[in-house]
Amino acid sequence: MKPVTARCDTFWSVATIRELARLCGVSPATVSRVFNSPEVVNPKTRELVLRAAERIGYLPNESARTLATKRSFMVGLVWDTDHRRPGWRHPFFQDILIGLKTALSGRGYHLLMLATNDGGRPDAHLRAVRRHNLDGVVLIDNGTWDPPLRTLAESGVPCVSLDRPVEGPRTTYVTSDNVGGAAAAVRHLHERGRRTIATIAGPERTRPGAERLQGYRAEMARRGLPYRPEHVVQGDFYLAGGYAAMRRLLEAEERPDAVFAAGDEMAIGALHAIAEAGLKVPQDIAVVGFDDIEPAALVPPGLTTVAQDTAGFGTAAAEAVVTMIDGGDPPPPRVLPTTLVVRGSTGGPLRGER
Amino acid sequence: MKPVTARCDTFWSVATIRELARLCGVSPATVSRVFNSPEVVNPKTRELVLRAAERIGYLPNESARTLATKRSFMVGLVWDTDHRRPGWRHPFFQDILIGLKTALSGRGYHLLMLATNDGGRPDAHLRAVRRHNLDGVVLIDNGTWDPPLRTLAESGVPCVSLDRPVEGPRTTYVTSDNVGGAAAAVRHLHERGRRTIATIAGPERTRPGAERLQGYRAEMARRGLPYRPEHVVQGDFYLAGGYAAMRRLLEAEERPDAVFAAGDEMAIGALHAIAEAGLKVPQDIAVVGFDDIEPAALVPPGLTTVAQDTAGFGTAAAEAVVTMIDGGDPPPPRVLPTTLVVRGSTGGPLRGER
DNA sequence: CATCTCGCTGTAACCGGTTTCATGTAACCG
DNA sequence: CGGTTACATGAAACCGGTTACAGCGAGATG
Repeated sequence: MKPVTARCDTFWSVATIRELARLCGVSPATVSRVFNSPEVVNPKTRELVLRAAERIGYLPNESARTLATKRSFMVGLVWDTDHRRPGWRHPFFQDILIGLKTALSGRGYHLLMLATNDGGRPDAHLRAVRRHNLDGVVLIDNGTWDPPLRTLAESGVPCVSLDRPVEGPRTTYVTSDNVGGAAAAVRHLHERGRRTIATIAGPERTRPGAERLQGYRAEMARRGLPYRPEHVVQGDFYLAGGYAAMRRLLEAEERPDAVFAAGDEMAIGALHAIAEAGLKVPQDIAVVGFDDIEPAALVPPGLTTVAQDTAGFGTAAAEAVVTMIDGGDPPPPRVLPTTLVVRGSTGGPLRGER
Repeated sequence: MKPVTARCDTFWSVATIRELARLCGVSPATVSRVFNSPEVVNPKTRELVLRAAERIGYLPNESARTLATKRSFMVGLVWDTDHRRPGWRHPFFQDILIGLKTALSGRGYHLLMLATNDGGRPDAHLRAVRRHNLDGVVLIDNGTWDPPLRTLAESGVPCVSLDRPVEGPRTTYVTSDNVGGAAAAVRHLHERGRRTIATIAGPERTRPGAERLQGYRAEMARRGLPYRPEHVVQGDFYLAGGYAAMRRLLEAEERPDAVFAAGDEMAIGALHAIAEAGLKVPQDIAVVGFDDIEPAALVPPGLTTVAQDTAGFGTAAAEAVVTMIDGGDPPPPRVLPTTLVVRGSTGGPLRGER
C-alpha cells in the first residue's frame, strides 16, 4: 500500500498561490493577475509564472476563489422527479443535458444537480443556490409549478425555465414551436390527401397540450377543413390514453382517415388500437405524432412525427443563463423550430422529400 | 425596477456567521459548533442560535466551509458523450441519475456534472476534481476507457464506475448480473418448449456483450441443449445490426425457434426481420431481449426482456462512493440482480407468473 | 478549603484565493 | 532637467467559515 499512498500524495500535492509566488519570486497578487487579467502583467513575468504553474501542477482552488469573488461559475439544475408519477421520464432529458453541459462547459461553467433534500425544507433549491453561490439556475420541466420554485424565480437569481414561462426579475424561458409543429403535421396530412383529420390532444392545462391543439385548429381552419368536435379527443400523453382515445375516434360517425396525436406515446397507443380494429396504417388511417421519441423509429411501420430540437434546448438555456449572469437583460423567450420527420405511418418520404 | 431590485436584495441579504454571533451575543466559534457538533454546545445557547439563524435566514457559505475543511460534499459525475457516435444515449441514463441524485441527496451530497472542457486538456476531469475539492466521483459508462480516466482512478479520489471495472487505490464498480440475466432468458425459452435457441450477441469487447454470451452458453450447456456455432451471430447493440443478424439466422440450415438478443434494440431489429420473412412472433420464433428499454413495451407484440435494476445502479454507486469518502475501504464490486419481464414475444405471462 | 474534572465558550490563526491602494520605475514632454 | 504619466508590482485587508488551544465557572472529591 505504501507506494500507492505515496502516489496519491504526489497527485494531490496541492500547491497554493503563495508557494507558486515564492517559487517565482513574485507576490501572490501577481500570480493571481496572471490567471485573471493576464494583459496587465508583464509578458516575461507572465510566462515565468505560467511555466512554473505548469511544472508544479498548480491549480487554483475554486472554493477560495468563489469565496473571494462571489462567483462560482456553477449553474444549478433544478430537476424534481418527486412530484411525477414514479418511473416518469422526460422524453429528452438526456439530450437536453448534453446540450446544456456542452454549452455551459464551453463557457467555463459547471452544472450542479441540485438536491431536493435539505432537511425537508420546501425552499431547498433557493437555499442551495445561496449556500453554493450559484450564478444561475436552469429549471427542467417540473410537472407542478409550486411556490418554492416561484420563490426561486423571484429571488433574483438568473433563471431559465424549459417549456414553461416563469416570472421573476431575471428570468426567461425556452420552448418549442408547438403551434407551428402541430400545424406542420396537419399540413403534411392534408398534402398527402387526407381530408378527415382528427386529433388526440394532450391535457389542456399543460402548455404543450394546449399549444399543439391550438396549432391543429388553426391549420385546419386555414385549409378550410371542417372542425368536428367529435374528432378532437382528450388524451393524457401516455400509451393507454392514446389507445383509448383512438378507440373513441374509431367509433365516431365519420371515421377519420388521419390522426394527429399530440405526443408519440399516444400515437403509438393509437397504432395499437388501429391494428386491433383490423385497419391498416397508413392505407386506412395515417398517423402523426409529436416529439420523435426513440420508439417512434422502431415501432412498425415507423411513426411520422414532429421532432423538437432537443439539444437546442440545452444550448439555448445555457446561452440565456450566461447572458443574464454576465449582467445582460433577460433575453426574450426563445421558441425553437420543429421539424417534421416523415416515416411509414404517413406513407414514408416521397421523392425529393427529406 | 427599483422595487424589484430592493426585493432581490432582501432575498440575498447574506448573513455571515459573525453577524449571527454578534446578534446572539456569542462567538462565531460557538455558532459554528451549533451547526457542526451541536452536542457540545449548551442546549439553551443552541436553541437561541438556531432560532436567530432561522429568523435572519442565515445560511452557511459552502465555499468558505469547503475552503476550511477541504470537504465539499460534492460528488463529480464523469459522463463523456464525446467519444460516442453522435446521438448515442445511455439506455438508463435518466434512471441512474435519479437514483444517484436521490441517494446522494439523502446523504447530504450534491452532484456536479463535470465539464470535459478545460482548455482542451486531457486530464480535465482530475483537474476539476482537485479545483473543486470534490469528495468523490462516479464514472458513467464512457465508451472508451482512455488514459485520463485511468489517471483519475489512480489519483486516489474515491471513484465508482458503472458497468466497468476500474483500477485504483480507492475504486470499485457496480454492474448488472449479465450472466445470470442471459441464463434466465435461455431458461425461460426452454421452459416454454423451445429447443433451438439462437443468440444475437453484443460486441465481445464490451463487458455486457461478453458476459451475456457467456451466460447464454452456460445455460445452454446446463440444459443439454446443443451448441451450434451458426446460431451465435454477432450484433452491435443497434437496430440495424439486430436486423442483419436475424436475417443470417433465418438462412441457417436449421431455423431456430427462439432467439435471445443481448440488447433490446437488436431484438427489435430481429422482430422486423422476422415479420419481413412472413413469420410470426411468438408462434414461429420467440424473442427475448435485454435491458427493458422504453420501446420494449411499446413495440408489438411486446418484447420479453431482461430488466436491469436501473435506479439501483445509482443508489449502489452513491452508497459505495460515500462509504469510501467516509474513510471506509472500497466495497467489493456490486452485482445487481436482473429480472425477466415476460411479454408477448414469448407468449406473454402465464397464470401465476409475474 | 484546595484541587481536580467537566462542560462550555472565546480568541485567534488559518484555509487560498482576490483586490484596493500605494509605490517604484521608466518613458515622455515641454 | 523637473514634472507628468503609464505600467508593473507588492503589502495587506478581506471573503466566511473552522478549529486548536486556552480559559473560566460550577460541581465533585479528598
